[in-house]
Amino acid sequence: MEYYLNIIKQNNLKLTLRRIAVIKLLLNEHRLFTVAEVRHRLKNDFSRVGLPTVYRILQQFREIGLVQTALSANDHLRYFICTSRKHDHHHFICSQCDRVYCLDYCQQNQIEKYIETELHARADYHYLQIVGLCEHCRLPKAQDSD
Amino acid sequence: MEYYLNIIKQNNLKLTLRRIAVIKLLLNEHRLFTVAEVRHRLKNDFSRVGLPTVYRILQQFREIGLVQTALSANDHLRYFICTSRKHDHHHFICSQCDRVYCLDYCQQNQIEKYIETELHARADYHYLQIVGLCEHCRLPKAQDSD
DNA sequence: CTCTAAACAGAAAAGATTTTCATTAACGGG
DNA sequence: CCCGTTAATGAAAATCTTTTCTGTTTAGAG
Repeated sequence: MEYYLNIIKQNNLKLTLRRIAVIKLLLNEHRLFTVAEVRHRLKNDFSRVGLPTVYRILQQFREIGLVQTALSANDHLRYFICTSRKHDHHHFICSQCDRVYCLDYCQQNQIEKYIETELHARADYHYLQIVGLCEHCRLPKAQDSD
Repeated sequence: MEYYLNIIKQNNLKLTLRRIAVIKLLLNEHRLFTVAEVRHRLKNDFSRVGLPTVYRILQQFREIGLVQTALSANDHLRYFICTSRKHDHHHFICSQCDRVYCLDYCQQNQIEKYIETELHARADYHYLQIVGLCEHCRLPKAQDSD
């Protein structure tokens, strides 16, 4: 938590109550959130939360690398927080519960070679998103009956 | 060209003049287009082209796999046509000219193993987008002076 | 070629996202 | 702790995207 608040300060953004609440929410559940969901949750804590504010906070957080975005199946943008402190890494997203898991898997070197050989081009970076069923959703749990 | 028109028919969509014009445009330049760009180009051929029509055509084409989408740096959705006839494949995008190149590179098997081992989860599919400088943009050409 | 059914296209309206601007909150220096 | 500076916020407006609805076009049968 402290770590994330420091990132905010280091980027010359103020530690406002709404920003802190957004971080708390995303940290509490490592899953994809729509803008509307985030706002809905914030309404529990604040009498007034403008939708533009939520859009702005999420976009700013994305610009400073604090949160990331992923497209859902219908091309709608959703936000999540990264717990990995590596600058560049990829994610696994569960298609059932929307939870996000950070990965160490990265093939940048291989990709650079492939692009150089096949296209005579230069690969600067790549974006990889893996979708499937996470451990929780994969195993039907007999004790859970909801 | 015939190939793409057949896909449209096979998906019970009619071959309208506007749809054909969109296919022609995207085939002519294998690069990313915004909705507004596509509409602007269509205005050359048609006196009236509603923006909703352009949105609809591009989304329908995406649903039947005829075109694909990619996010630009500022998270805006853009469309391009795939020349590869493989069902699942990935793309290289030039950050300078927005050209798109289809790739054969795919690590699905490796990824499945990695996700199984590390997360005890199941990887169903993945999305990979590689960004860099293509052959044209990488080599400064002395003869081109614009 | 004409007719018919089904789907398309444009206009207008609705919904979502972003910008503008006046007020309010954060934070460093007294 | 209080004040001044600077940035953040919400409301309203602007812009972008999607839906609804109705007249038009396509495609296939005759």
